[in-house]
Amino acid sequence: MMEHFDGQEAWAAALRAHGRRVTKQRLAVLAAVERHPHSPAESILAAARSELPELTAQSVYVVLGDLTDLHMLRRFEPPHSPALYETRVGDNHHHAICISCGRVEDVDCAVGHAPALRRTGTLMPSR
Amino acid sequence: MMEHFDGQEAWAAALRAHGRRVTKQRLAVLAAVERHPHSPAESILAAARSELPELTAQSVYVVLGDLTDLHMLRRFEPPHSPALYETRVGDNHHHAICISCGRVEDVDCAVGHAPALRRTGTLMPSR
DNA sequence: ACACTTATTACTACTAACTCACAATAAGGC
DNA sequence: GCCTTATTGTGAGTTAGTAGTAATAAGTGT
Repeated sequence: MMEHFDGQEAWAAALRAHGRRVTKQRLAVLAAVERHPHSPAESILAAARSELPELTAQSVYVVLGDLTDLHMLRRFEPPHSPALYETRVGDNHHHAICISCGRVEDVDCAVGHAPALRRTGTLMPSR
Repeated sequence: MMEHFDGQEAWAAALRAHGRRVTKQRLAVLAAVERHPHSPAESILAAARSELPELTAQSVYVVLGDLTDLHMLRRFEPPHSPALYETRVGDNHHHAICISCGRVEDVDCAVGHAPALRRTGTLMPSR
């Protein structure tokens, strides 16, 4: 019953810092987004239910919207895809999206670096 | 009963050139998009019904999709907006979208010209 | 001019991805 | 432990479509 303690405390502190109550639903959603970055609300619901089975879809929508407004989560909306969420909010990275399978990959901004586009592999379907 | 004759004949010829049958539904949709560029399917339906009242929404969706596939119409999908359609398909212009009212303005590509961004007015809400 | 074939359109669901209103619950301050 | 009110749950509603099939009519051939 002590797994995820570190992460939970960190998220709880962030919620309190924003004047929000620390609820198991918010912690479950935050943990789920952290475990599955670039996921849509539906997948976040499924992932969060593994640790909080009674969570509802509507709560996930509300929590995701609220935490996004607080900048604790970031939402992005690729065309022809539901909105995706991630916990990485401290920087301004880009997203490379595979046109064939929709997989998303973070691409760091190269501020202060020369852009180094070397071909190290492909971004092709993994499913 | 002879109004729109020129446009109708031109559209009819284009449809035949693509091996499509010339129907009053297609002509009504094409005329509506021409009269109201940058419009969503719902507005196109309303506009087309002024000359063909028995037209249904589903036919408009089918016709718009088919004519878009033929490149007789162009579809573009701004975020948080339904798909918009226009008849201007021969070039590769851009769209400036007002973040406050959603109004869309064509912006020509300046290939072969120096970009000349002079402030001639605003792109603010008209409603 | 008429029949005929099949492209086209209409009608009836059904869907995804949400949003809204309101009742039930529970977190955190006292 | 109680109480206030933020939060969550429940159920219905919305937007912007897609899918499946039946009805219609455009264009071709005679």
